[in-house]
Amino acid sequence: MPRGRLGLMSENRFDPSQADGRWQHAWAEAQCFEADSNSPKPKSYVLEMFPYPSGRIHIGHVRNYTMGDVLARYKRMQGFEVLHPMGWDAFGMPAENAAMEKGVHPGGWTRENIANMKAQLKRLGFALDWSREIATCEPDYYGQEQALFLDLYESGLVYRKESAVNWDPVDQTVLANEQVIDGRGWRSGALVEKRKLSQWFLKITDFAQDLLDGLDGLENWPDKVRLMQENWIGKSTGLQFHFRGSNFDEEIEVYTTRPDTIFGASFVAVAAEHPIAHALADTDHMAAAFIEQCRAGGTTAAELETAEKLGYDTGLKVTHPFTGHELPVWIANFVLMEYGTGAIMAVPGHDQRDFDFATKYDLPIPRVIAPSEADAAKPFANGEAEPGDGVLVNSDFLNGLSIEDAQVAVVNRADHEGWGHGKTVWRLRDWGVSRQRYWGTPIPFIHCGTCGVVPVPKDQLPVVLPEDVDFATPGNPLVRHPTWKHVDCPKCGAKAERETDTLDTFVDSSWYFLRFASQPADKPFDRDELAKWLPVEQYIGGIEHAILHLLYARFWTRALQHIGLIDFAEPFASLFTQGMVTHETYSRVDPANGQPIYFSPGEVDRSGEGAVLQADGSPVDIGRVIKMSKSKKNVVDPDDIIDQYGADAVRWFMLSDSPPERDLPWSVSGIEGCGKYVQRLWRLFGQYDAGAEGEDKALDRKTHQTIAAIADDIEGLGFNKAVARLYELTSAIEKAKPSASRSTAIRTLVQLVSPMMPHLAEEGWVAIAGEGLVAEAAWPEVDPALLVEDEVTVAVQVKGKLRDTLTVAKGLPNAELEALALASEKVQRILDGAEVRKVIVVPDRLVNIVA
RNA sequence: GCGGGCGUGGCGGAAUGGUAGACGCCGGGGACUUAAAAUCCCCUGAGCUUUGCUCGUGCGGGUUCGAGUCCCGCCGCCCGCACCA
Repeated sequence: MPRGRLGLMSENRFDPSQADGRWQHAWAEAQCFEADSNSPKPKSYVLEMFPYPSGRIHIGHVRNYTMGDVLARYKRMQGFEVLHPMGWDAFGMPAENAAMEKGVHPGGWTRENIANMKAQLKRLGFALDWSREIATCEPDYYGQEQALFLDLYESGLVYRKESAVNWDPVDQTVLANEQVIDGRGWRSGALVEKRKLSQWFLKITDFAQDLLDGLDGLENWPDKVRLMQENWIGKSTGLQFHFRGSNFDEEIEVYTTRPDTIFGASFVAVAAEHPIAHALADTDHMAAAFIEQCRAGGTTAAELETAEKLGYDTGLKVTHPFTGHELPVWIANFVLMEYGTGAIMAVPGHDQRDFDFATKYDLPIPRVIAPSEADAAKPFANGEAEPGDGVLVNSDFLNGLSIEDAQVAVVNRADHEGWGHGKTVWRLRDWGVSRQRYWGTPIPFIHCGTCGVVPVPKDQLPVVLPEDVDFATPGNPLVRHPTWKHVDCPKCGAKAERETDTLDTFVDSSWYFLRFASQPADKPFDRDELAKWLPVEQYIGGIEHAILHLLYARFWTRALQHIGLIDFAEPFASLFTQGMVTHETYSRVDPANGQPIYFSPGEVDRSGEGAVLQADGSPVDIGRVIKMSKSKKNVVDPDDIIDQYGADAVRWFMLSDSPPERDLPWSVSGIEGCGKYVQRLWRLFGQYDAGAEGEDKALDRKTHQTIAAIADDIEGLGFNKAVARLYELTSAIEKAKPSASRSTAIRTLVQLVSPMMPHLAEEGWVAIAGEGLVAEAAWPEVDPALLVEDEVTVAVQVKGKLRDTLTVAKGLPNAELEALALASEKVQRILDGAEVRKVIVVPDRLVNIVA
């Protein structure tokens, strides 16, 4: 094999410890990845969800960012001006926890983490525009966020109301729901109290319909995410009406989505938290005990679904608006105070929960829907309600109507007679953004004794978080800071106090993608600059953000459009949610407490049948293959594997084998295989011979087919398929004899792998004497003429079973194909003289002979 | 309970209704080497009476000339959830 120009490739092996850093430096020097918004090229905005700076990059980040990087580099090669930025979701509780545990400052801790993680990302060679880096904890970011918050306040989308929080009386702090474990503070173990505080809210419910409608247009979002958002928004339409008390002087307001079944109502049920239940509890200690029992029950959906339906008969009666019959009022554990009115009309015949309840307490179960009017007396089968379709029966003026028509009729009648009205109910509630925390964006308001709540004038922004705080004493450091909160009222000049709540960090991540595209010093963004880049062409991140982050970002974008600051409603044109990186776990049960003790893969020998702890040679239990997490010790550290195999092998592994939306099981043999492939390519690049002559048509075809296929694969984010094709092309080139075609193929291969293995590709680019950096080279051109084969292999089937294959010229007429197939020796033997009844010919694909 | 997704070799996975198992990993055999590593070549779904044949994509049916792919009914696993009236 003739040796090509070796250039830097003087070693026998590709040495990532030398090459990676050298090329990373070269890219930075050339500023290749800095996005120019004034470029005449078409724009492409590729974004991965920015990380929380916890201290170390996680392997899941590596997978996420590698996918985005391949797309960003590919787009650049295709002639786009690419915006591919990175930043830090830098506010949040872990920094405060670290401050309390280790006595460090949240700011110092966060900034140190950012520095470490940035270095880790750089080691992976990501094509990121670091000139646009953002950290949400810096005043130049959150100050602009404060300005936007004030704009939304002025437009009426921000308001205050009383709302309950989880209060930890020992730590003197408000807890997030996930910090409350079995009713106790996660750190202090103290019983958590509910406290009412005046808090800030954003009117996301104003946009409920719009957010729901917008989902239809998001065709390039996963259906799963759209469905999750739809369910979260939770629109339902129905009838709200009241029952008049017949033995008490009050009305009970109920909401139903099935007004058609109103004649089937046999009782009314109210939530344990309903005012009527509370009022009753004052005089009826049995009722009080029942309410207490409901409160103690489980809270998860699965628990509630399987929990027994329980109720308490209040003795109160109401009058049915149509029949005039008396219906009993029960307190029921399955009715929620937070939804609708906290009271329902129960229709046991056509709702399973009502059915279970009625059966238990021996309440009537009338039928008002039946397959036909003749089935009006049909009994219910073995304990099952019939929520499905049918016609109305036993329902007076509704008899014979469809469910839809009956609903309209009942709503109209209620409206007309004034005892009810049609109503749309949403599950979505307004977004509470107040956090009683230090490490977040200060909410830019001032509380004045005479003027009330006054916005901080924009020229006094940013309201900077003080850095001189202590965490030695419990409680919010902002509240007890000696000077920070004391200010003069901007309106009247009297002594006043700053708001000490900070914003939910989901606010920070609701507009960072805008700030990446445009970051002027004097305003949040420039609208014309945004128009050049937004919406994000491809957004990539974890499925765990399917609802909150993605819904809040959609809302925030709409809200900014609503107040006239931007010109688009949807922030992310395409969304992709990638799978997790997984590994099996190794553990033993600790005899002392019955809890598992986990061991890291490095401590375990897995070469034999089971798994053995190297330290003592005794077996450990092999657990399921699950997401890598520190607590289960089934982790690999990106830095370690980059040290061992180099950035390109790690990137290659992240793209190989598993489809990107599925989980990727980590394996040592897998990463070793990737490392070998890197070296194999290196050797192949070294074989480049600029002077080789002659044409290899078959190889030319393979090369061009691969260029086209990989472009399709990358655009569809099918990285695992692209990887398989690159292996195929590599093998084909290795097997080919020297020729000009082969040299071209090697050159093409360098370009094709460059989005995935950029460091190796730069070395290869030098080896083939490519001009400039391959990072700035163009994607190879495809010759359409070479995409088609001139010979095809045709399957020959007899009665659908493969019996032979034929290699024929492409486009051979059906009749000739049929004749060739029938002439096949193997076919004749199988047919064994049987009469051919039918022949199906699919041109260039197959012939099926039916005998 | 409800909603969504997924079941293909020892493993990860390919496959517009048209040659099931591409590609990678593991494993086996061979070449090179004093030896090893590295590398290269070959084999590698199961079974059988092995010039070939039969079976085979979770299970049972169906549609079709032809089904991993479409339809119906099950089973199993995973994810999400809010008893939403």
